[in-house]
Amino acid sequence: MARIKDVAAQAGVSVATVSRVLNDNPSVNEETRRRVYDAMSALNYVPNAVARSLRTTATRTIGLIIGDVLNPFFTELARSVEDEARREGFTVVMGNADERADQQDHYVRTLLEQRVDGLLICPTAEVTPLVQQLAEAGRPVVFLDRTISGLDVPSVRSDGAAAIAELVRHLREQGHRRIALASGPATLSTGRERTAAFAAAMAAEGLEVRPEYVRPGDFREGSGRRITAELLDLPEPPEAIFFGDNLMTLGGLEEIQARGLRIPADVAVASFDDVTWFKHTAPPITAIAQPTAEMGRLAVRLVIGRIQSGQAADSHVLPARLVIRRSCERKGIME
Amino acid sequence: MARIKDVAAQAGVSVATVSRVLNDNPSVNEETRRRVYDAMSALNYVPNAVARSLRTTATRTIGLIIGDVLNPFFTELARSVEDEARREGFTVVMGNADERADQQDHYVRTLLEQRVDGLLICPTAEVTPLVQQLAEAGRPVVFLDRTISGLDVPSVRSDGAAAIAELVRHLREQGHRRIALASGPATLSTGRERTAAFAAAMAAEGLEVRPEYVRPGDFREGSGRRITAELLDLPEPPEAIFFGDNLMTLGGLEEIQARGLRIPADVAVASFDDVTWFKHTAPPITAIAQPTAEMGRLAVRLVIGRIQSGQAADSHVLPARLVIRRSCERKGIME
DNA sequence: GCCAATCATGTAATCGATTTCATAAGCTGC
DNA sequence: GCAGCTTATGAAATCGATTACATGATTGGC
Repeated sequence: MARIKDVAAQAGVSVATVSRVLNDNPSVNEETRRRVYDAMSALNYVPNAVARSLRTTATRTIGLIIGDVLNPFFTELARSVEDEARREGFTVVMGNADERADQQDHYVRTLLEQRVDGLLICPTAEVTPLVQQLAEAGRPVVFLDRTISGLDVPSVRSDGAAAIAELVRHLREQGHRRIALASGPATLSTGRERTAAFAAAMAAEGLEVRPEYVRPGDFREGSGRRITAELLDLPEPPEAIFFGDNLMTLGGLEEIQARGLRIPADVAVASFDDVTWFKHTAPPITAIAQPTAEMGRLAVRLVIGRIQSGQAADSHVLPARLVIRRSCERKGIME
Repeated sequence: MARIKDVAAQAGVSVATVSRVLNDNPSVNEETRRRVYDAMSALNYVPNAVARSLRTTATRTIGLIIGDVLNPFFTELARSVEDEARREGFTVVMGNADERADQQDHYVRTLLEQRVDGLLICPTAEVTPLVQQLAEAGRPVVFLDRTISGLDVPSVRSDGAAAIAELVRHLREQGHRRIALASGPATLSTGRERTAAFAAAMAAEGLEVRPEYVRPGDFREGSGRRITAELLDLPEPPEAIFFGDNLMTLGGLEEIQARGLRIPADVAVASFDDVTWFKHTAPPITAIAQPTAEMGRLAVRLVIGRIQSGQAADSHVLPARLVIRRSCERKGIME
């Protein structure tokens, strides 16, 4: 491929001048600038970002590590991150942790080697030494969706407590008393927060949280299905199941359908995370929607802010909201 | 951040030796190697891939440009591409064309600047000058899911013709005669192929393809909804609608539901692309499943083969298969 | 006891850009 | 007619790695 040197030769100028043209430096004669542009297109010149980054120590790239590419929540998040980054002239390099701490760390390492200017992480595990080291080195990192307590890293996440309270009230109003939670893992902040909010909401509504009704999963389809099976096998199964994320809900639907049970006549279902197709299930599913677009945008602004100013950023918590559909309707009304 | 020079100083050796250790060169004394490793971890040294790539002119990175991140088909594809690339020690940088040729070209350019070793493209438009130039320069490019005719670029895609023939037969057997197609855009190879296969299948079953029943969309939700509305507003609306991809199906469901119609009693529905949630809709949707995992894996093998051997690769076509569910069942049987 | 081979390591050029500093040319004003 | 200024350009150092080549030490064969 053509190098800046070739362009310079072709245009009859020095590499310095070509570089000035590339960087829109005003002190280049119009006629010269034109000659350089001509030379560039004649040679199909594509500037080498690798060389440029080596010299400038900036890559105009931010790394994004998400929990799971197959989870539409993260996909939407990635999309908004990308859009916003692009608007600011940054490229996003995405890594899929697949909910595994080792794979997350693999990507952190790779992205560091590639010298991304900043890092957006949806942290997968409690802490890993690598992430801790990053935080302590004060590098431009922002946590997204999830936090790790004890680390001084700004984060952007959503708060589902109010929506969960509303959901539990809705369930009680619809006549449900025995409500189960297929929660996320206690190792993730989102798992813990949703579980705590659920317990608080149940207490507020004067409902009992039976220990056997609260079961931790891993935010993936398989655990949703397993937990649903366990719950339905209980001597006294719950009347409603609240799932900790959309993939666990998917697993739950699978199991409920396999057993030939009906929603909400036999079990009511609600989900944390709202995804497009919840409108089209039989019946449409009541869910808690997170402001994903807003979260992604904000996170990008924070890292870029840190990259450019070097100053620490604040954490942000955006409210989630309940979307009531028909999967929790009063028992008996559907038949 | 620590550089190789710092590690060398700390370990009391030259940078050449540190570089040898980094690259597992066997001609380094065991004791020296240990000292270098100690120095690296003492300094939290992370090798600079930017500098390395500049010198070696290889980035061990492949670029992937997909049609739309919000489309689960592409998401699954991306996932398998990523997995396979990682297995081969490559990093994937993904760009979202958002079904727009200009945005696709933006990413092609960015990825070229970043000097990716190879490029996997799900081409969005018929041809753009940039893509043509790439192909002619003989760079390691592989088209995925879609092709561009006239360019000598190997591709990996799936062939839905047999599955579409099977689908049309199934529809006829279920008593449907007036079958409509909400197709993809004629600018995409997948759009054209599916439309042609549909026409052929209809002919084979002795069914008439009414011109007003074949309407091109853009593989996105909105066009699926619009086309469905247009079809249902026809004086004689179709008995069944076959959608060109999963997002258009989503839009169609939206419209059908908004009108309070029932599937398949009022309209039967089938989709190209199978996605997880089609099992859970009311009713579950008959769809044509593409071998996404296989496609992604194969495409990665092809580019990497081209990168390493420099030889041209062959194109591959993998068969799609029909998954019959209940959205096309015999008219009247559902009531 | 010396030459050749082997092993371990170092020196310095190099990749392709950016950027500092120097300089040549052309003006202006007195 | 020249000091002083502006404008346009070039020469060369630099970023952090890799690697060809050189070198010094050790060993073994005869």
